[in-house]
Amino acid sequence: MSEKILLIDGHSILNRAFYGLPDLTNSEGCHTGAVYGFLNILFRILEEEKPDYLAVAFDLHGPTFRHKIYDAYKGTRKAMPEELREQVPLMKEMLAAMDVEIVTLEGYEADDILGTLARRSEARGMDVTILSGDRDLLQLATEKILIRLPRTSRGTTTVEDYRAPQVLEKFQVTPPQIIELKALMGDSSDNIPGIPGVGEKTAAKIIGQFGSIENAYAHLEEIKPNKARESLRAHYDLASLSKTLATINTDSPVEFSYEKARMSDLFTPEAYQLCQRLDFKNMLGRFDQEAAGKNKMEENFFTCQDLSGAEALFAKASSAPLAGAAIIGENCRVYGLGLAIAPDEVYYVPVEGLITGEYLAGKLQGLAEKTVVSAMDVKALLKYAELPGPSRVFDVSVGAYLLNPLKSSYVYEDVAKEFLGGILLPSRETLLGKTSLAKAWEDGAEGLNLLACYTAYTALCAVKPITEALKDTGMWKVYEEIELPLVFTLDSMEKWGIRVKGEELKVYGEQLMVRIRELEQLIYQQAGEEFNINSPKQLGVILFEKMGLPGGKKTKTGYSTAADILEKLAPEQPIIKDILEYRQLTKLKSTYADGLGNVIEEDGRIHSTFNQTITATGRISSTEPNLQNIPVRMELGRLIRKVFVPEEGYVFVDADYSQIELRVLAHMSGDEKLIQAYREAQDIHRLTASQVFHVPFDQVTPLQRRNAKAVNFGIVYGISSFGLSQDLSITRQEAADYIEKYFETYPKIKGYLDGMVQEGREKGYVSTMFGRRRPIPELKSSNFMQRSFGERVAMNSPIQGTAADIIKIAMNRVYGRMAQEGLKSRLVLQVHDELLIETREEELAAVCRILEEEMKGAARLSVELEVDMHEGKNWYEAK
DNA sequence: ACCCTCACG
DNA sequence: ACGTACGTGAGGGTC
Repeated sequence: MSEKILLIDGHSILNRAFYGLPDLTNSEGCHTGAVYGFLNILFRILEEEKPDYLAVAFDLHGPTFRHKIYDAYKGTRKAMPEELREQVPLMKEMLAAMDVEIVTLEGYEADDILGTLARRSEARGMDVTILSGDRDLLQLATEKILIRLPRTSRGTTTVEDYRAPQVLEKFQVTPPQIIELKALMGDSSDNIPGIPGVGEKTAAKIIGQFGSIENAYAHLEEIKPNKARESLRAHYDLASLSKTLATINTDSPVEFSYEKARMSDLFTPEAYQLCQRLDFKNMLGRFDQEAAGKNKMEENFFTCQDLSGAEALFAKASSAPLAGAAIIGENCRVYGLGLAIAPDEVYYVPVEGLITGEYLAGKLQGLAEKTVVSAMDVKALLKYAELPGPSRVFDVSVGAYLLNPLKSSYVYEDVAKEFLGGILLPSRETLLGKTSLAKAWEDGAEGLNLLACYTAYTALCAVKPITEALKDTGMWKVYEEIELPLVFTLDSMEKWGIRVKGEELKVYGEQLMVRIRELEQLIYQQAGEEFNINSPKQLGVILFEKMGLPGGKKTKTGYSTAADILEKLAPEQPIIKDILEYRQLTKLKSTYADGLGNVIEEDGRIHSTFNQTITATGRISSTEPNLQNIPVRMELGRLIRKVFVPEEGYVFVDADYSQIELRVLAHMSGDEKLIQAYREAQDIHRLTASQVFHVPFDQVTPLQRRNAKAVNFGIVYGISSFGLSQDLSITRQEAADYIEKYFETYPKIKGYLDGMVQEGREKGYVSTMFGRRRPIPELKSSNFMQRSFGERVAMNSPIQGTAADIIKIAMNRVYGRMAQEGLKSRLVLQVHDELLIETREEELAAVCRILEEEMKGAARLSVELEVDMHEGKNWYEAK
């Protein structure tokens, strides 16, 4: 079998990767998406090809021989966005780190290098594969030279393969004739002129007929479209020039050593370090741990399997100043404990014999009385061990989240990499694969031991750097006074859960089903056929093609059938009304009636998870199930709230902040007019309307009020005339006028919002009143859309985030007060500006007083924090 | 796995 | 010119 060489068009593949994939940035804000995509394509092709030699060709900056014969030639000098440009040196660095041969040649383009090396290799009897995104390379295809063109769309990369026969089949011309085609058609991106008036079709026809431009010119009179004939007659010189420009040089003086290009192990330590720096997590998985230089850490990991050993361990641990702990367990079952009492003294205590899960949890609890216990995820620990309180623990993931809330997870290997001097620890997946803990436990997997120790080690060692970073960034107070106590508050809410009447939920679902069936039939009748109404694709075909409704393409994949579009399109069409009702009902049925029914636990309650490290702004989120999006706006949906009930002897008290974000804005901007408005008015939107539109307060029309309300919302979201116009179904100009009037009315608001954007640009982040930060890398983007997004985020985040800070403070205080006063009532839900308390009947007055005092008093603003409270025997009534 | 749609603040 | 309001999570469809 002959040897094989893989030749890669560096810039072209990097380009493909850049445009085919979402951009990535690493923790330092470097753009890395294209490099990442390049590597993915590279590894995939290497796996398929298994070449003996590998080289990557790059263009140089200087002019090439093509510029000498044609001034206007663009070729390699195409405009490149900054985000891509900065990745070119990075890409070369990566290839160099992997010992991949990089080939460049002054005065020539990468194409010429590829062509030259391909022909040379072919002459040596090798099989050649060229990987490029550029179709021009097809001119090089032969029986032995394969051109592979990767195309990435929607995240998946497909590769088109061309040898000479495939070129012929696809384009009806031989590979060398590709040059003729291009010379006739021209190429705007390379600025190859071509023949005016000759496009793809005509060019293919001419070359198909005559074989070459020269021959076509020789038979000029036979050329069919008159226009093309005359154009070729007039521009023959141009065609010759174009042909020269389009021809890839296959005999350039490139120096190339096959020995240097011989495939070696790409997974070098240098490449590993670079992947680490660029946050290429998945890529790291490709490297075996040996290449990274296995650390000696595991020599400091010990296993403790008998009771006396465990006793001694906990005794020793309690005299340490700090301990890192990790309970290995899931679904209330404990398999073992990782305990780090010093960086070089890490223990794993598996559950075995006298050492039970309860024993370990109890010991850990006792340990926290004596020393500070640090964990990656304290709330997870609290599910097993009742730790004494915030002052006795450190939560690494919460700290890491505050330092960068944009990350998607805060697992130990990421934290170790970021805060422990770039060390690389094996991830849970590396240690255990995709198996569950239960399975690993059954199999007696060694990975559990290591998982426990690495987690505990990181929990211990990350305390110092994270504490320092929090202090350096002014976020220590947010951490210590808001987030850390909140861990306990949220844990309590999760443990209590909320009682849900499963039977009633079922009945509700069945009632929905009756109407859903009716609507189904109605819709099928009007459509004239049965189809899947839930499929936007099928629905689009029915509405816009079969029934001929007017409606342009709106989404990437086809017609938009979103409710607001359909409503604007044909509100009077009966089928539209039926579809919208159908959608509403199926949503209620699947997500709420069925969805909630499936997660009621044996105690008759739903225990949602409140996540503290998800949102970019500082809000909490709720999952499995999400209890922060239970319907309320539409009556039919709102009825679901009747199944959320307190236990016997209790009632619900629901307390929500009235327009907290707008009040925060009034305070933070210091706009006297808005502050004054809040001091006077119950109805802020009406007052806004009155001031903005210069009409007396009691003469504000409903439309004016509605508009003012939309502007108020828009301001908080980071106003744009487009967004407001969409919301109000008005023109952009009208929306812009509203905004202008608003800013005239409240002059400091504009200054404040502009100031936030400015600050974001200068510092790279914006902050809440309490110092919580949100980084905004998008503000530096050269892409208009991304930058605009960054600007809106800069305006919105301090407001949304400050409101989040305030209610978190209130939650902690309410939770603390209820415990302190020995109440049986408990906080069960938080919905961003609302708290729900399951209140012991006789404690009603006390709870209302606590809510009022602690929610209003959570922050001192220049406007009052107003709280609305309602009581009821279910959530529907209490709202 | 990703998109669309839609529920909430 | 670009083509969107800010922040979430879940379910169903599609590939």
